[in-house]
Amino acid sequence: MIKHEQAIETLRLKGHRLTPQRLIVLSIIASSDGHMGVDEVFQAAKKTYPYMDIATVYRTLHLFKDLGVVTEVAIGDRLHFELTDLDGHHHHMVCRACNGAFNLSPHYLAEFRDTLNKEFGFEPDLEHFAVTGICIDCQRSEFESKEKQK
Amino acid sequence: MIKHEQAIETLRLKGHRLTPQRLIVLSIIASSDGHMGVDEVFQAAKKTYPYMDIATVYRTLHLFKDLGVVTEVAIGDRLHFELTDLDGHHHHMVCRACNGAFNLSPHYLAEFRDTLNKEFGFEPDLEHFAVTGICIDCQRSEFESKEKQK
DNA sequence: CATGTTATTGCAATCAATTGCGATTACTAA
DNA sequence: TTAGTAATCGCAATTGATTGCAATAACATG
Repeated sequence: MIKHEQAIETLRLKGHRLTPQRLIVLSIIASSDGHMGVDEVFQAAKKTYPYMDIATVYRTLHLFKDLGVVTEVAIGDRLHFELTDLDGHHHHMVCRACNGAFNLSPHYLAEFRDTLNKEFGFEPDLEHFAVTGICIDCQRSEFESKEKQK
Repeated sequence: MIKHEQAIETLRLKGHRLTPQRLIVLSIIASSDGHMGVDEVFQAAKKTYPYMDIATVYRTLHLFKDLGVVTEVAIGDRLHFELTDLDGHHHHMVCRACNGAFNLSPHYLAEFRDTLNKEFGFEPDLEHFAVTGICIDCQRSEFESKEKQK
């Protein structure tokens, strides 16, 4: 739970107020190990703080994102958030069939970034990169269901 | 304007109806050389067909997208569409500062796709890939404005 | 050319996300 | 400890995008 304390310190240092709403959202995100949908966070927050508003959840998550405390990931067409993992920073592969998210080590993108930089002088935002596609399991079941139709 | 005719033929062959709304949206997209925002298309369409509804524009663009007639690109946080360029298929680099879009040849992504395939069996959706970042011009002006502050 | 079927449209409702604004409250500084 | 003030919140309205549904119209068929 060091992350938790660090995040609070970050908030304070940058001059942001430590409101109960923020602390609740933070502890919810921190206590989950994977990424959470916005509504998931909202529902959980309402349990300990019934007045919680969905707009506050969005604003809080965006603040945390700007501070680097949480990371935004697009799963399907919804936004999800997870506590930023400074040690094991990673990207995501999201399966469009089962919506499963798989971690992707940053080194798979390093070369791509270098190329864009050298060839075009373009600095891509790849900090929180996510690519959609079809995972190996869903490829298999897709194949099987096609076989069945014959 | 061969593209235009081809697109109409595609619609007909797949059993879709040639409604005035579809023909209007198609001709608008075809007559623009870059990508257009949805509202841009909508406003233009209303001029020749005042009853045009925004929902129809969305449905039409999505149909065209599924048929491969147009390509969807996320510019900023809005959806844009352009006529699919079969010969010069390309991806996009979008600058988050000036919202400018730069074309990116597909071969820059070929290796990345191969790696994901071999390592994880993951088949990424890279047909209409767009990466945000900062273009070379905006990097320069960002640098200059920081210098000025000193 | 007339008719029936069914895709498509227009409208209104809805959804996820964002924003304007007056009320509230966390923090600062006396 | 107590005010003062600016950040933050809750609420309601708004935005971009999608969807359900009844009315309409494109197309196939006779």
